[in-house]
Amino acid sequence: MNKTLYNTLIELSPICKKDYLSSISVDCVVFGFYNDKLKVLLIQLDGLDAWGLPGGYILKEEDLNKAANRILEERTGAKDIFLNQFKSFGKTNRSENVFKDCPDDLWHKQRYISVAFYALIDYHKVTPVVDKYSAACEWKDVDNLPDFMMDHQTIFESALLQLRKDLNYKPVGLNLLPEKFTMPELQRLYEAILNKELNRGNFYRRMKRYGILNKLDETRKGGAHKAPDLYQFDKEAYKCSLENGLSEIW
Amino acid sequence: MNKTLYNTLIELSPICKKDYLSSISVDCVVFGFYNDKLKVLLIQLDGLDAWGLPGGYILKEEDLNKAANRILEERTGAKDIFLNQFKSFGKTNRSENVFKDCPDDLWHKQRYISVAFYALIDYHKVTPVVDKYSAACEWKDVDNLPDFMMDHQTIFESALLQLRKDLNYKPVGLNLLPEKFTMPELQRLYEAILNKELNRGNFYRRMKRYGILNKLDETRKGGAHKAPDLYQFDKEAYKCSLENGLSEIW
DNA sequence: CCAAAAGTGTTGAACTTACACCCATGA
DNA sequence: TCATGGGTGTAAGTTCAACACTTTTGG
Repeated sequence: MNKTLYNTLIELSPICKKDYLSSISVDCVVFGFYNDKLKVLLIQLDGLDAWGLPGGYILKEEDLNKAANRILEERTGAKDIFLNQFKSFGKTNRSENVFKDCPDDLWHKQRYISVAFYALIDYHKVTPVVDKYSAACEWKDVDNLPDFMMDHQTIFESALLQLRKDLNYKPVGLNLLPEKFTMPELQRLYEAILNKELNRGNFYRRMKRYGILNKLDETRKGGAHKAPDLYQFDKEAYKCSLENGLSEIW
Repeated sequence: MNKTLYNTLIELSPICKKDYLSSISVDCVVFGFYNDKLKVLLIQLDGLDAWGLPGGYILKEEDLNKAANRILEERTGAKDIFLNQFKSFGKTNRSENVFKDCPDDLWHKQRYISVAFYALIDYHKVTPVVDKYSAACEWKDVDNLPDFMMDHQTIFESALLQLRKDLNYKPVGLNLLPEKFTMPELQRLYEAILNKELNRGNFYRRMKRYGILNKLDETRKGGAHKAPDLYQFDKEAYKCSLENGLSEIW
């Protein structure tokens, strides 16, 4: 840890102690989609090599979900992000050595239970914000990730697994794709999330069966080949299938 | 609130403050199965009408999962319970008026973020324990529940929904049924969880296809009709399907 | 016209659903 | 023996994976 971060921590510690709930934090795994790649928004603390998930603390009079939204808005500039709380992490040793050189009464050095959210957000609507603690805030490819600090690798992997599981019964795409998109683009999003190739014909049929897509009278011109049809999500049907699920067995 | 509970709270407050993490609690939705009914273990605080979920706090040097296990063991006498952390609850107003007559610095009156677990446990292995705070600890039918305190109704419903969702890709039964059981018994467990009737033949085939059952050379004698075959779970296959899931779409 | 990608059709296997049928048992 | 519940069979419809075929586009 370098001196800048150390001084920032010492300076902010009493303020945090006053404003925030102790022992509890929020971490966000922010997914985006760009250039056929699934991305995740990571930050780098000043003077540390390892990267971490954007996170923060909960104000003493603030709802948990509100806190997650606020933290993400501060970090991305985007409002009303799709957020899904998926698990809390509370091993005693999870923060390990990051603050080992700091005084024991430093706010940030205490033990935290972290409530983790994953977020789906349009890559183009995000302006990564570098805050007081951090030296960088960048999108990273999920298949080419840097070293993580603390247990953030575990949290990230848990988020990706949860997202993949959610694909089984929730629609995904409204928050990750632009307004208009083609079937092949949607398919590549699914392939990026699942990290495996899907059969084109079967994917088309399944998506159509879900009934959440409106085919537009336009095609995506400009490619070197046949112009694919453009689609939009049917907002109502999408919302309905988000709430009621796409395929239950029982 | 009656005087007994009030005095207990005042007495325990400083001890809690010393031993536990502040602002964070654990609540458990404990499911059991008895007499073809899905049950949930509830407690009643001394002098209150409404019922609540068994819960507790996290020791300052205790892992989150350990805490949940400890809390349940204290309450049920059972060890190594199947626990599934499914969500955390953190609305600012969630504890509402329960402690409104108590001093503001009472440990129990502070605002909590509660990490909720659901537990599946053999009804016969539980001995409900009434602790210092509570007047009662009893199994209740999930289709005939009393009034809940705080947001525990929400937490309970969320747990049941999660359990139903988990039925889609996890086996259930090892923790809720006795060692040996019949197909109709297993089916009635599923029906109790889902609160809907299932087709017998199709249920049989699905369970067999999962490959987690061993058919025994015994039948359940004593009923008024044809003696049904007895089954056991194949522990290895069960564990494997718990980890890898039973049916993924993609 | 050609290559390549988009869109659609086909086919057999697997699974679901909804029944029907037979079997075993105690009353 | 008979009512009842347990176990299995079957036929129609649906979904699936895999693959082939047709269409559309820019070069």
